Amino acid sequence: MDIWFNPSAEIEKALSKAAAHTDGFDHEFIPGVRPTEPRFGDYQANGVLPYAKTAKANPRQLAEKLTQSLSAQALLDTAWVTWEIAGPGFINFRLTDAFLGAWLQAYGSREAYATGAGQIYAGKTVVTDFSSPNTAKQMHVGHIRSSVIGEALSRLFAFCGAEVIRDNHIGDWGTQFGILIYAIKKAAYDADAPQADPLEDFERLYKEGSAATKDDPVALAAARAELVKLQQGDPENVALWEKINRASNEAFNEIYRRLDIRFDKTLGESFYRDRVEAVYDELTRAGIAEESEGALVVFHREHARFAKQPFIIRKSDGASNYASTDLATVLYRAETLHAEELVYVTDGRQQDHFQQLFLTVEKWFAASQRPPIAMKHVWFGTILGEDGKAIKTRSGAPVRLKALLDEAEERAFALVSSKNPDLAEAERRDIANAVGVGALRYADLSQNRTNDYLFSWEKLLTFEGNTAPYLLYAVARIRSIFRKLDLTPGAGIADAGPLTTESERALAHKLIGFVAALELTMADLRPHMLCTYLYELAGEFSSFYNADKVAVDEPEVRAKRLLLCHRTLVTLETGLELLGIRTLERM
RNA sequence: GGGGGCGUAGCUCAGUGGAUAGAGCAGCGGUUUUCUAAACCGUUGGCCGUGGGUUCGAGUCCCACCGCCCCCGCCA
Repeated sequence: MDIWFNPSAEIEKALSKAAAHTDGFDHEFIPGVRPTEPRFGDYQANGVLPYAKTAKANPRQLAEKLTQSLSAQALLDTAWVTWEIAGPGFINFRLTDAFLGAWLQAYGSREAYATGAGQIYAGKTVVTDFSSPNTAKQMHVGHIRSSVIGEALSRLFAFCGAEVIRDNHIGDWGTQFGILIYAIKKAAYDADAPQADPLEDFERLYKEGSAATKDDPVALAAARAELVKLQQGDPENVALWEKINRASNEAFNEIYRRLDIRFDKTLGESFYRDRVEAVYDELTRAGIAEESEGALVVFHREHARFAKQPFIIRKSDGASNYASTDLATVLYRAETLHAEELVYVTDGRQQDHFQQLFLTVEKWFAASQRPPIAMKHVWFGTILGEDGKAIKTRSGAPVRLKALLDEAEERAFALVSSKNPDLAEAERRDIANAVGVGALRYADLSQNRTNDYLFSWEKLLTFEGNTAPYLLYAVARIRSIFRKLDLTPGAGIADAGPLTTESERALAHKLIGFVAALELTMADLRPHMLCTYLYELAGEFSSFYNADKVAVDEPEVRAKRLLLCHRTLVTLETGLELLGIRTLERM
């Protein structure tokens, strides 16, 4: 018999089977197996309690009958798992040392984990829509959560068996171009000349243009005229627009390179500019969209709020907006990319927009007899500064992502240099990169995404508690053990003896928890659940590391502890890779 | 006015309707001739905003209220 990959699921199945052959149970019974606190074992089944209520039976007696049936039918091998009834009618399950040892031997690689996890999203095509900066502007702190969470979720989906298409839906077709082109021409700015930082120039020019058009109707008309020319395909303006986008994309790509973020598609709003007319037609003909105050809008009569709050899909001046392009984008992703699920990673302020978008698409696809498409809005809160308000620079400007990354690396470099001055500078730079960028990223991912969170360099880089450096340090220490023993990680584990110490057992139990942590993370698309697990795992490892020496003489003890070290390493490295965090040999 | 989110230890945050609510920091006290002390161990600290309700069981679900943040017709 193969060792179960997911004991929780196996126990659930066994209990269901047992119930099917036990008096007093029917098919309504749900075992309700879930991980539990170590003092109760590995898993608890809660399902008997609510079931007893509806069946008007004594829960403890029901639990007795169920566990007797489990034993009588030999549905669970007691060499692997033991159980007992506790409290009012819980059934607690504890994995045996024999099972833990066998599981650790059986599942010891990223591939093994991926095989087990690959069931969750097997074969599904998922489009992830994240980052989405606007061209002609630099990326700022407001883009970090979408970028980092989106990248992590993309990796998680792929790990769980999905075909993932990452799409950067950049804002490259907004009304900002009228003002910007106007300002560029007015300042006689040479967009062809090599510039140190063209985006810096564009931002400055945009501000100038914005100021110039604010109270001057003539200038405003001129700016609008530039926008119209651009939209009508005027060669000069189109060329300028392309230059702006090229410079922007180069800057974006540099940020993505530093963050190890990649995209399969970068289809900005401009890509859909010729695809919105069809959307207007279809929605109008289907009676979903209607004219209102000169605009084309969608009301959802059955909805308490959206019956009156319109979803504006075409502005009264005839121009498209982000609702128009988002609708066209859904269609493209469904029909051309064959997506079955769309995942949008944006800030929480856009919740209304996405609810309206989803409702509209549902009706639209139903009316046009297209297969329905699953859509999820993965939203997140605001990053707050030390004053408790949305983070800004001292002058009130948005914090640039580039500056944030630079500072993270600088601070990490200073720290590495003070902790480990003997390392060569090149290595300290490399460590600073992994630690600094990893810490920045982990600070974001480890928070429940739906909450605002307080940004603090102190907290980020104190390297204590639930931080990337703590996890990276655990990885480095494991690698160091193998290095000192002149073994490649994974070697020297064949003769592993039985678990004996409490810290060995605690670590082994925790290692199996990876499966449940992954399921929990995917259920709500909340990466912080994986972070919490990895932190707890690193904590168990640190306790084990301090309590039990690995490099001992007894071959069985040494092999067993090397096995624990290696599985911890694999789990931490797999988890951190899914979060987009690079690990280190030493730090 | 309508809607969303949040309120848990001094601070920052976890907590799937389940058992005695957890972690890190800060505070106090320890651990190193031993594989990286960026570590580990111990300890102090709670009317889970308030009041009702549902439930065998509520920090978690429902209702009301208080406080803070955000959104609500042509920005994204």
